[in-house]
Amino acid sequence: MLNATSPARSSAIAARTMPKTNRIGEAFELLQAHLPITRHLVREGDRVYQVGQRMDCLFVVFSGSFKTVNLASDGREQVVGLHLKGDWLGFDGIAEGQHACDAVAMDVGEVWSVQYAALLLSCALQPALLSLVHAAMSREITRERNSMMSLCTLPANARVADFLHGWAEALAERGLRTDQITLRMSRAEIGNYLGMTLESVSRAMSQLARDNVIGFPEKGRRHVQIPDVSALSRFVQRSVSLAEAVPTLQ
Amino acid sequence: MLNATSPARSSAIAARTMPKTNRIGEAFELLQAHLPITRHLVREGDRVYQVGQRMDCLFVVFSGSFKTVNLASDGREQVVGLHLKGDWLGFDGIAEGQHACDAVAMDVGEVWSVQYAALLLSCALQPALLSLVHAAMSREITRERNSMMSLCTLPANARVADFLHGWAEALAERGLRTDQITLRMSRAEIGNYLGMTLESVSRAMSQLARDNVIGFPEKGRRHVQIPDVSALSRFVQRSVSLAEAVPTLQ
DNA sequence: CGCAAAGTTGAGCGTCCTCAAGCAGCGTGG
DNA sequence: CCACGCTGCTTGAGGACGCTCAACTTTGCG
Repeated sequence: MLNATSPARSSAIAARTMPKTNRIGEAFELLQAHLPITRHLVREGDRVYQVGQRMDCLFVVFSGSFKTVNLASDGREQVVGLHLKGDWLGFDGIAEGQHACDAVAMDVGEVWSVQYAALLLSCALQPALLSLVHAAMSREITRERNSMMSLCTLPANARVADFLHGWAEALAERGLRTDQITLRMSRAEIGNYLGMTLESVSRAMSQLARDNVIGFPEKGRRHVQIPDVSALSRFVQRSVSLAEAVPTLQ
Repeated sequence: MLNATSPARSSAIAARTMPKTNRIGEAFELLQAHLPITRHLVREGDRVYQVGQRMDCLFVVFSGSFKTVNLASDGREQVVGLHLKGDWLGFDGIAEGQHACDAVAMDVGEVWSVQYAALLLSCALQPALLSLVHAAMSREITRERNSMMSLCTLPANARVADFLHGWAEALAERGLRTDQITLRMSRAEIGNYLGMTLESVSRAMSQLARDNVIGFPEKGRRHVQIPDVSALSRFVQRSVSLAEAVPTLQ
């Protein structure tokens, strides 16, 4: 009954099987229908929240791109996540009641904030809302695991290829074009995220360009042309089988 | 009112400030009080669930230790998480409705399974239960981020030290002794988890033993003596500042 | 007791990091 | 308008850390 009258009629099951672009759109409708949300415009460098800050709100990316940055007590700093439209920010703060990382805008954009307390109350009344939040957390966990896997099993060149592939896929899920993407991160940030130096990132991208897996159409080296996204997967694939080829020859 | 009569009276706030050992104990009471749970005994190598399998249940570790293993389509395999008493298994499966990794027992132990559908219903009625689940997911996200950070910013020796430190801390949180721990993983598994070879793990542990940060009291090299857990942190610390020392001299 | 599996250790090598130099894009100011 | 400096990117040379391969030792189990 509640489902039938709500603007987003999708149950958890339906959400699973429908195109992801729709899923994200309906998520915003669902939020707007059942919660008091506040919209915040941000510019590059703006901090959505900082480590140690009290976790009162969760945030949902409406537009733009964001990074989450972990800070160790010894000063080590690491980009641990990238977030686009539909992604949530702040889950890390739930357990301890305060944020465990910084969330920083990499671009102009908009985030919606929702009071966590209010969200919990609404979730109790709105199963679809609860499913939405759980799915977002679940996706976050899965994505981080895939990042770990990339870090642990791929050589530097393939890691960059996998990164670009992931970014293109994320854009595709949101109905954006993937043949021509603009990186909002410097080589140093990409390297930090991928566990390598900025020089290695640069060399990897030069290599990918030499192999015609990507291209640099304009002057700015942050504009990357990806004629065929699957070519990036194949590049990763090749690196893996190449590494395994030597042992099997023995 | 409901809270007052439930066996676990802890609100989310209270759970945050109380000792973690209690927190875990009360979590099981809360589960048992409000949900139909099934207890499963497992032995080493038993699979709690497998990738691709339908996600009907979530699982909570009651005893023993478990690993989650990611499988890529190209055959790459990677241990992406370790789980002890109180940890949940299966969050990765919520978004897509099917499990995204394998969960494998590394030891004799016990897991409790709960129907995810039933859990959702109970969460709507029991705020404390909802908080419990969210806190567990949040902790999972935070832990994985810390793993990523370790992978990206630490050299091999320090990564092993950090791994042992994390394991000891996890035991301490559960009220277990940390001066004498038994690794339930082979060097190869540890290496896979930490993104290095089994030889490098072996060398790192030998190095730690040479520095008297750990010891091997018995014959079996899986029994590790940790006279002072903070010495492991200090070893990590030293590796970080050592790496930074050279650049600052320039 | 003997075999298989796991762990240790060493030597050589490759990938990636460090350091350095040069280049490209871009805003500022003479 | 272009010189100027600044920041970010690229490329190269050399070196170090960790991987590969191999031999050996230890442990656990039938």
